[in-house]
Amino acid sequence: MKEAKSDHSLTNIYYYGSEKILVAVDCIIFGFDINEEKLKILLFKRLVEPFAGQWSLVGSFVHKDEDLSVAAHRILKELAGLKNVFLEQLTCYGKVNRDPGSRVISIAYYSLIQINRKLKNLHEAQWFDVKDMPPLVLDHNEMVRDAQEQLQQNAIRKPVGFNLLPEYFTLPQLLKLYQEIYQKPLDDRNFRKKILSMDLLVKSGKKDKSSSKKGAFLYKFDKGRYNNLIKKGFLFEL
Amino acid sequence: MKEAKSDHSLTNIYYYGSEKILVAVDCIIFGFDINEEKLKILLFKRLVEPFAGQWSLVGSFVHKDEDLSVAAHRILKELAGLKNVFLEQLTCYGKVNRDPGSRVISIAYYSLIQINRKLKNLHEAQWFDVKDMPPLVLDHNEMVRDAQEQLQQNAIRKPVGFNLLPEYFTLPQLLKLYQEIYQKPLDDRNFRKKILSMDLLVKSGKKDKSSSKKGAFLYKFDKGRYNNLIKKGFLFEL
DNA sequence: GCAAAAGTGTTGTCAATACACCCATGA
DNA sequence: TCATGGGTGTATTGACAACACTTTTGC
Repeated sequence: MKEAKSDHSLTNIYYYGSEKILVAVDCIIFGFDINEEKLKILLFKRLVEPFAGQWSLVGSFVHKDEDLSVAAHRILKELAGLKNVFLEQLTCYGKVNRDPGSRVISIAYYSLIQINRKLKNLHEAQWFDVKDMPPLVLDHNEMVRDAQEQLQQNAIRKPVGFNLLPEYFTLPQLLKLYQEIYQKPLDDRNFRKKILSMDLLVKSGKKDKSSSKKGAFLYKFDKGRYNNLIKKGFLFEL
Repeated sequence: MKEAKSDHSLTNIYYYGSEKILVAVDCIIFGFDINEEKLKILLFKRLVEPFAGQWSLVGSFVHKDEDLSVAAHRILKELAGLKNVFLEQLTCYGKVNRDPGSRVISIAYYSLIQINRKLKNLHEAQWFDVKDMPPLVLDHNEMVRDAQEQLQQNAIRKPVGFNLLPEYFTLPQLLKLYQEIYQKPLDDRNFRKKILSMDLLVKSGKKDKSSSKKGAFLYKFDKGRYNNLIKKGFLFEL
């Protein structure tokens, strides 16, 4: 029991006498496919029994000497080759029998990435449309539902959506992204008015002509300006 | 290792070979003091080292054969004598060194109760104004801050506030509660208009004269009506 | 009769919605 | 020249905020 770091030896019976549990972190990875205009989730083939070979979120057990958030970042890096990604805790799932393999409590994190980032291990991973998900192992379908809900709630009040787009993006792309997140159509004129009035987007002179002959201007989210506005009491809302 | 319930013995190395961690649940207990018109939190004297005797949230380790939410309810029942309370998961706290006694990850829950409910063990527990909290052990102050924030967010969209009031309450009491939750003054005429227009409160003929000579009408939250409205797409918002 | 809290309506302002046409360009 | 997606402005509506006086009753 080498994790005994405290010198309160008498009452450490309190800690020693208690039952330890396997703790896992599972990650819901969202991506936005600009071409297909679809919000997607990255799923992996589970490697271990029970349910080996079935679709699953990516996850791992938390090490004894590892922060929870560090574990989440490690999973994304080691298993998907992702560094420096947006990552936020969702919820902890703790039913006794949620994993038939053993008692495991799992903390779900969700991350937002640009879908065209290079991923490693892609032979065992695949993007799925959020509206067309296969059955997943354990309670992972529930986690995905909860993550989608949280993403919707979050996108209203925080500029998290930009994590799903490349640095430069067009307003039609941004509109389509938000329509996918909210799963409902939005009026394009009102959407433009609102987002531009916030003064958070910097217009580059360049156009993206990949999806029209006229081409659409490329914009960039100005994070510095956002942080300044926040300090002054500004409230983002979309 | 008697928790081996699976028959996938080969790959259970995956589970057996991994490191187990102590898992705790800590509860933030909110109450509303109608007389003082203050939102309060119930704190306890910590019984074990390190930090024995200091103010703390109430908590306990999760047993191997116990759902997370069951553990939270057990804590409230065994340590505070509370049954059938509103309880919701907050967040999981998982820094390696958050507890000097051992590596412990803790899932925080918050609960809303009527402050005049009888509590057991009150010799070691005490209500504190949320605006005047003592230093707490470990990261419990952080938990309380997060819980307050979540309560605010939650109270906007869900009728959770009623859990803090007795079955029958007056509109001035409800107003004062919301002012405490949001920590800002609200216009009483607009507040009445809004809450009454939702058609969720049932007016009893009776008055509460404890705080004025004229007396204020007692109302009751109609949960059945609320559930019906929700099914029809109604959105609560205060 | 007065102090103290409960209850009640109207108006102005701003933000969200709904809606239809012209523009630029490549093929 | 035409088909395609990009870009723009206005009128209406509804929600929220601001605001002051009357009522009831115990003392």
